[in-house]
Amino acid sequence: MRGRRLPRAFYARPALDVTADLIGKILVHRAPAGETAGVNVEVEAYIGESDPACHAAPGPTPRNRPLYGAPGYAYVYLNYGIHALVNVVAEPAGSPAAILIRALDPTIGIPLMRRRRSVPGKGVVAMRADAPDAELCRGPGNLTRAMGITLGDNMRDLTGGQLFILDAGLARPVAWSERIGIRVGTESRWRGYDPESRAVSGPRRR
DNA sequence: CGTTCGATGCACT
DNA sequence: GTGCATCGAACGT
Repeated sequence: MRGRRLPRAFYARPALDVTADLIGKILVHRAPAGETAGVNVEVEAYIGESDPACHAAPGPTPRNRPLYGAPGYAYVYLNYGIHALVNVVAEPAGSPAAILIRALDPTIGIPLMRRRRSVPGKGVVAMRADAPDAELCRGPGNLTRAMGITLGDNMRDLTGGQLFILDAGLARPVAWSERIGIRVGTESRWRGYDPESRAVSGPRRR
Protein backbone atom coordinates (compact mmCIF):
# COMPACT_ATOMS: atom_id res chain seq x y z
CA MET A 1 0.00 0.00 0.00
CA ARG A 2 1.68 3.18 -1.20
CA GLY A 3 0.73 6.67 -0.21
CA ARG A 4 1.32 9.64 2.01
CA ARG A 5 -0.01 9.71 5.55
CA LEU A 6 -2.36 12.67 5.88
CA PRO A 7 -0.74 15.44 7.95
CA ARG A 8 -2.37 17.43 10.75
CA ALA A 9 -3.00 20.31 8.33
CA PHE A 10 -5.35 18.11 6.31
CA TYR A 11 -7.69 17.82 9.29
CA ALA A 12 -7.31 21.41 10.53
CA ARG A 13 -9.74 22.76 7.91
CA PRO A 14 -13.48 23.35 7.66
CA ALA A 15 -15.22 20.03 8.33
CA LEU A 16 -17.06 19.92 5.01
CA ASP A 17 -13.81 20.35 3.09
CA VAL A 18 -12.30 17.49 5.07
CA THR A 19 -15.43 15.43 4.46
CA ALA A 20 -15.22 15.85 0.69
CA ASP A 21 -11.50 15.15 0.58
CA LEU A 22 -11.80 12.06 2.76
CA ILE A 23 -13.59 10.19 -0.02
CA GLY A 24 -10.99 8.14 -1.89
CA LYS A 25 -8.49 8.25 0.97
CA ILE A 26 -7.47 4.98 2.59
CA LEU A 27 -8.11 4.05 6.21
CA VAL A 28 -5.39 1.73 7.52
CA HIS A 29 -5.19 -0.24 10.77
CA ARG A 30 -2.07 -2.17 11.70
CA ALA A 31 -3.12 -4.59 14.43
CA PRO A 32 -1.28 -7.52 15.97
CA ALA A 33 -3.57 -9.82 13.99
CA GLY A 34 -2.55 -8.12 10.75
CA GLU A 35 -3.09 -5.09 8.58
CA THR A 36 -6.43 -4.08 7.17
CA ALA A 37 -7.24 -1.17 4.89
CA GLY A 38 -10.02 0.19 2.73
CA VAL A 39 -10.97 3.18 0.61
CA ASN A 40 -13.35 5.68 2.24
CA VAL A 41 -16.55 5.64 0.20
CA GLU A 42 -19.02 7.11 2.69
CA VAL A 43 -18.52 9.73 5.42
CA GLU A 44 -20.68 12.15 7.42
CA ALA A 45 -19.85 15.48 9.03
CA TYR A 46 -21.05 16.48 12.51
CA ILE A 47 -20.29 20.12 13.02
CA GLY A 48 -20.46 22.29 16.10
CA GLU A 49 -22.74 22.78 19.09
CA SER A 50 -25.46 24.16 16.81
CA ASP A 51 -25.71 20.83 14.98
CA PRO A 52 -28.29 18.89 17.04
CA ALA A 53 -26.93 15.55 15.82
CA CYS A 54 -23.36 16.38 16.80
CA HIS A 55 -22.15 15.00 20.11
CA ALA A 56 -20.99 18.52 20.93
CA ALA A 57 -24.62 19.74 20.92
CA PRO A 58 -24.94 19.64 24.74
CA GLY A 59 -21.68 21.55 25.11
CA PRO A 60 -18.48 20.07 26.52
CA THR A 61 -18.90 16.76 28.40
CA PRO A 62 -16.42 14.03 29.36
CA ARG A 63 -17.39 11.91 26.38
CA ASN A 64 -17.19 14.53 23.64
CA ARG A 65 -13.90 15.93 24.86
CA PRO A 66 -11.94 14.76 21.79
CA LEU A 67 -14.17 16.92 19.60
CA TYR A 68 -12.88 20.05 21.29
CA GLY A 69 -9.26 18.99 21.04
CA ALA A 70 -6.71 19.05 18.26
CA PRO A 71 -7.66 17.83 14.76
CA GLY A 72 -6.28 14.61 13.34
CA TYR A 73 -7.31 12.44 16.29
CA ALA A 74 -9.79 9.58 16.36
CA TYR A 75 -13.09 9.91 18.21
CA VAL A 76 -14.47 6.45 18.88
CA TYR A 77 -17.61 5.88 20.92
CA LEU A 78 -20.08 3.11 21.69
CA ASN A 79 -23.35 3.32 19.85
CA TYR A 80 -26.52 1.44 20.82
CA GLY A 81 -24.41 -0.37 23.40
CA ILE A 82 -23.11 -2.57 20.63
CA HIS A 83 -21.10 -0.83 17.93
CA ALA A 84 -17.89 1.18 18.11
CA LEU A 85 -18.17 4.06 15.64
CA VAL A 86 -15.04 5.80 14.40
CA ASN A 87 -14.78 9.51 13.63
CA VAL A 88 -11.99 11.80 12.58
CA VAL A 89 -11.68 15.08 14.49
CA ALA A 90 -11.53 18.11 12.16
CA GLU A 91 -11.19 21.89 12.38
CA PRO A 92 -8.83 23.75 14.72
CA ALA A 93 -8.91 22.94 18.45
CA GLY A 94 -11.87 24.61 20.19
CA SER A 95 -14.13 24.19 17.15
CA PRO A 96 -15.86 20.86 17.82
CA ALA A 97 -16.37 18.88 14.61
CA ALA A 98 -15.91 15.30 13.48
CA ILE A 99 -16.39 13.16 10.42
CA LEU A 100 -17.92 9.70 10.85
CA ILE A 101 -16.50 6.98 8.63
CA ARG A 102 -19.52 5.00 7.42
CA ALA A 103 -18.19 2.65 4.75
CA LEU A 104 -15.02 1.41 3.12
CA ASP A 105 -14.19 -0.39 -0.07
CA PRO A 106 -11.93 -3.13 1.36
CA THR A 107 -8.46 -3.38 -0.18
CA ILE A 108 -6.07 -5.05 2.27
CA GLY A 109 -6.56 -7.81 4.83
CA ILE A 110 -9.83 -9.05 3.41
CA PRO A 111 -9.43 -12.56 4.88
CA LEU A 112 -8.79 -11.02 8.31
CA MET A 113 -11.85 -8.78 7.95
CA ARG A 114 -13.90 -11.81 7.00
CA ARG A 115 -12.58 -13.73 9.99
CA ARG A 116 -13.51 -10.90 12.37
CA ARG A 117 -16.95 -10.47 10.86
CA SER A 118 -17.61 -14.21 11.06
CA VAL A 119 -17.38 -14.17 14.86
CA PRO A 120 -20.72 -13.44 16.54
CA GLY A 121 -20.54 -10.84 19.32
CA LYS A 122 -22.79 -9.29 21.92
CA GLY A 123 -25.95 -8.55 20.02
CA VAL A 124 -24.09 -8.98 16.76
CA VAL A 125 -24.79 -11.73 14.28
CA ALA A 126 -21.94 -13.31 12.33
CA MET A 127 -21.71 -12.30 8.70
CA ARG A 128 -22.61 -14.98 6.19
CA ALA A 129 -19.53 -16.73 4.81
CA ASP A 130 -20.70 -16.24 1.23
CA ALA A 131 -21.26 -12.48 1.58
CA PRO A 132 -19.43 -10.37 -1.03
CA ASP A 133 -16.35 -8.32 -0.09
CA ALA A 134 -18.37 -5.10 -0.51
CA GLU A 135 -20.36 -6.07 2.60
CA LEU A 136 -17.34 -6.34 4.90
CA CYS A 137 -17.08 -2.63 5.73
CA ARG A 138 -20.55 -1.51 4.69
CA GLY A 139 -21.93 0.52 7.59
CA PRO A 140 -20.12 2.25 10.48
CA GLY A 141 -20.56 -0.60 12.95
CA ASN A 142 -19.57 -3.28 10.46
CA LEU A 143 -16.49 -1.33 9.43
CA THR A 144 -15.01 -1.04 12.92
CA ARG A 145 -15.65 -4.70 13.52
CA ALA A 146 -13.91 -5.73 10.28
CA MET A 147 -11.00 -3.37 10.93
CA GLY A 148 -10.59 -4.36 14.58
CA ILE A 149 -11.16 -0.78 15.73
CA THR A 150 -12.40 -0.59 19.34
CA LEU A 151 -13.14 1.95 22.06
CA GLY A 152 -9.47 1.64 22.99
CA ASP A 153 -8.67 3.55 19.81
CA ASN A 154 -10.48 6.64 21.06
CA MET A 155 -8.24 9.75 21.00
CA ARG A 156 -5.60 7.97 18.94
CA ASP A 157 -3.36 10.29 16.90
CA LEU A 158 -4.05 9.53 13.24
CA THR A 159 -0.84 11.23 12.15
CA GLY A 160 1.50 8.99 14.09
CA GLY A 161 0.19 5.57 15.14
CA GLN A 162 -1.05 2.24 13.87
CA LEU A 163 -4.36 3.76 12.84
CA PHE A 164 -4.08 6.35 10.09
CA ILE A 165 -5.36 7.62 6.75
CA LEU A 166 -3.41 7.53 3.54
CA ASP A 167 -3.55 9.61 0.39
CA ALA A 168 -2.84 7.19 -2.42
CA GLY A 169 -3.82 9.65 -5.13
CA LEU A 170 -7.11 7.94 -5.90
CA ALA A 171 -9.77 10.07 -7.54
CA ARG A 172 -13.35 9.21 -6.63
CA PRO A 173 -16.57 11.04 -7.42
CA VAL A 174 -18.40 12.59 -4.46
CA ALA A 175 -22.17 12.88 -4.10
CA TRP A 176 -24.01 14.53 -1.19
CA SER A 177 -27.15 13.61 0.74
CA GLU A 178 -28.80 13.92 4.12
CA ARG A 179 -27.14 12.06 6.94
CA ILE A 180 -28.37 8.57 7.73
CA GLY A 181 -29.76 7.09 10.93
CA ILE A 182 -30.18 10.29 12.92
CA ARG A 183 -33.44 11.68 14.26
CA VAL A 184 -32.46 15.34 14.43
CA GLY A 185 -30.47 17.54 12.11
CA THR A 186 -31.68 15.62 9.07
CA GLU A 187 -31.88 18.76 6.92
CA SER A 188 -28.14 19.17 6.55
CA ARG A 189 -26.80 17.32 3.54
CA TRP A 190 -23.47 16.51 5.12
CA ARG A 191 -23.13 12.91 3.97
CA GLY A 192 -20.56 12.52 1.23
CA TYR A 193 -20.29 9.26 -0.67
CA ASP A 194 -18.98 7.63 -3.81
CA PRO A 195 -22.12 7.00 -5.88
CA GLU A 196 -20.34 4.29 -7.87
CA SER A 197 -19.29 2.16 -4.91
CA ARG A 198 -21.26 -0.92 -3.95
CA ALA A 199 -19.84 -0.72 -0.42
CA VAL A 200 -21.92 2.38 0.42
CA SER A 201 -24.58 1.78 3.07
CA GLY A 202 -28.20 2.86 2.91
CA PRO A 203 -31.21 1.63 0.96
CA ARG A 204 -29.54 1.64 -2.46
CA ARG A 205 -28.41 -1.94 -3.01
CA ARG A 206 -28.22 -4.49 -5.81
C1' DC B 1 -40.58 -4.68 -2.02
C1' DG B 2 -41.73 -2.49 2.78
C1' DT B 3 -41.81 -1.83 8.10
C1' DT B 4 -40.98 -3.40 12.85
C1' DC B 5 -38.29 -4.84 16.50
C1' DG B 6 -34.80 -6.91 19.81
C1' DA B 7 -30.02 -6.91 21.38
C1' DT B 8 -27.02 -4.16 24.48
C1' DG B 9 -24.06 -0.43 27.28
C1' DC B 10 -23.62 3.90 28.74
C1' DA B 11 -23.77 9.16 28.65
C1' DC B 12 -26.62 12.34 30.12
C1' DT B 13 -30.88 14.44 32.61
C1' DG C 1 -34.99 6.37 33.50
C1' DT C 2 -34.45 7.74 28.47
C1' DG C 3 -32.54 7.65 24.11
C1' DC C 4 -29.34 6.73 20.91
C1' DA C 5 -24.59 8.77 14.37
C1' DT C 6 -26.69 0.24 14.17
C1' DC C 7 -27.66 -4.24 12.40
C1' DG C 8 -30.11 -7.91 10.58
C1' DA C 9 -33.88 -11.11 11.24
C1' DA C 10 -38.69 -11.53 10.93
C1' DC C 11 -42.64 -10.31 9.34
C1' DG C 12 -46.35 -7.93 6.16
C1' DT C 13 -47.85 -6.50 1.26
